[in-house]
Amino acid sequence: MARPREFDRKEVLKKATFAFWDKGYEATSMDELVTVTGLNRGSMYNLFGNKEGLFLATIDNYFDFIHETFGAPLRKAEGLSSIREYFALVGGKLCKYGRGCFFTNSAIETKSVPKAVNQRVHVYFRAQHELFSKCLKVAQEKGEIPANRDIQQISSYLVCLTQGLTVMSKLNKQTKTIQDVIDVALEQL
Amino acid sequence: MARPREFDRKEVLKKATFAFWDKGYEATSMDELVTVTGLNRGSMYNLFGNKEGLFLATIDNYFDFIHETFGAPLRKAEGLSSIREYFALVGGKLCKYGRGCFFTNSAIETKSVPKAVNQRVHVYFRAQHELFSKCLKVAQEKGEIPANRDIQQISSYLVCLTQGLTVMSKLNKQTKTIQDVIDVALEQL
DNA sequence: ATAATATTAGAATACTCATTCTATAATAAC
DNA sequence: GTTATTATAGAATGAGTATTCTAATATTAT
Repeated sequence: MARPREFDRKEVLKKATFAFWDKGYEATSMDELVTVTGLNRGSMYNLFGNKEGLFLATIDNYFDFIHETFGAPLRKAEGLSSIREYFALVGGKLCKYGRGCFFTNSAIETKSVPKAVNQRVHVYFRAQHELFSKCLKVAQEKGEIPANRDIQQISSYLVCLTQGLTVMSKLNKQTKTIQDVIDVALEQL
Repeated sequence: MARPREFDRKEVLKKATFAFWDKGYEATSMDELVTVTGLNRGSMYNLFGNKEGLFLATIDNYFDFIHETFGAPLRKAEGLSSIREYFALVGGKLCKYGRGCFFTNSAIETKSVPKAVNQRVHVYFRAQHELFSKCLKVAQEKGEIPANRDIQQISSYLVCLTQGLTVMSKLNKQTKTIQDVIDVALEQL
């Protein structure tokens, strides 16, 4: 039998995710990733194949993180309160970490990023749209929003709002500004 | 006397701007820039110093373009109609070109981009905020929006909306979606 | 202990990058 | 035409890149 691993895949992935999230695909070198993960170069290539494979793994890792953390309130689908809860959560985390959203960053870097990444980014944004729709449908049933409003349209609007917030959080670190925007944006629902 | 230049600085800059706008600072190589501009490598370095200098020049060039094209309706400051006109223009151009906004892209790439660029990005977003404020003030005087509404807050919201739209336009090429979002977003004003 | 396998540290490779250099060609005032 | 200046084409440089390779070390079932 063989010598067991000295590292935890989850931990390695977490560190690599932060690196890519921060600087993007192109600007993050393998040397850097080897350093921040503390992992051996050989083990790195054994585990993930190459830089593209590692990036994909971090994207998947990030998806799971988003799903758990931010998906939770939306999956409850209790109407407008779920949406408000979601944005309170997003606003808080964005200000706290100041890294923006890894998916948004990758959407902007779309031309340099591995092709498979673009697909996942699309899947993510469609999933988010779907979650918003479900919440809005419940809100409509509850009479929280008028029956004649177009749910698909509002969902797109909320997706746009999320993107806008992630970009803003990279520019303006003030919690108040982010909170202001969320307040105005959700006023009309 | 010396041999005159065979190229037009404005034209060169325009081509380089599109290249950087498309792929970002890090992922665009000087070889590529030499090819797309058609300019000689030596002349390139003569004119702009280095890659950073060239990037800065394209950012300035882009600023002028934005100022002329999109600033126009906002500078009229005729109230809500100016803001509506602005977003109609932005929505149209975003869908047409599918490149997003060079400033937004650079804001996301903030860690790899030359330092001076970040300053300019900030200046741009502050200027945009200011233009929105002026329009909203006029709108308030005209009675188009309630007197008790916080103009700074709404301006931040509109900046956020613009950012969100530029990200969305890179993902969803459908004109209808962008138009839908604008409609919902401006409904409440 | 030995054999089989995995991990490790880091050298080696091949390539791309930004930048500089060199030699040649073009221009225009004299 | 000569001279001074600049543009041009592309080779040369040196650093950085992703990836592979090598040799040594560690682990565990036998």
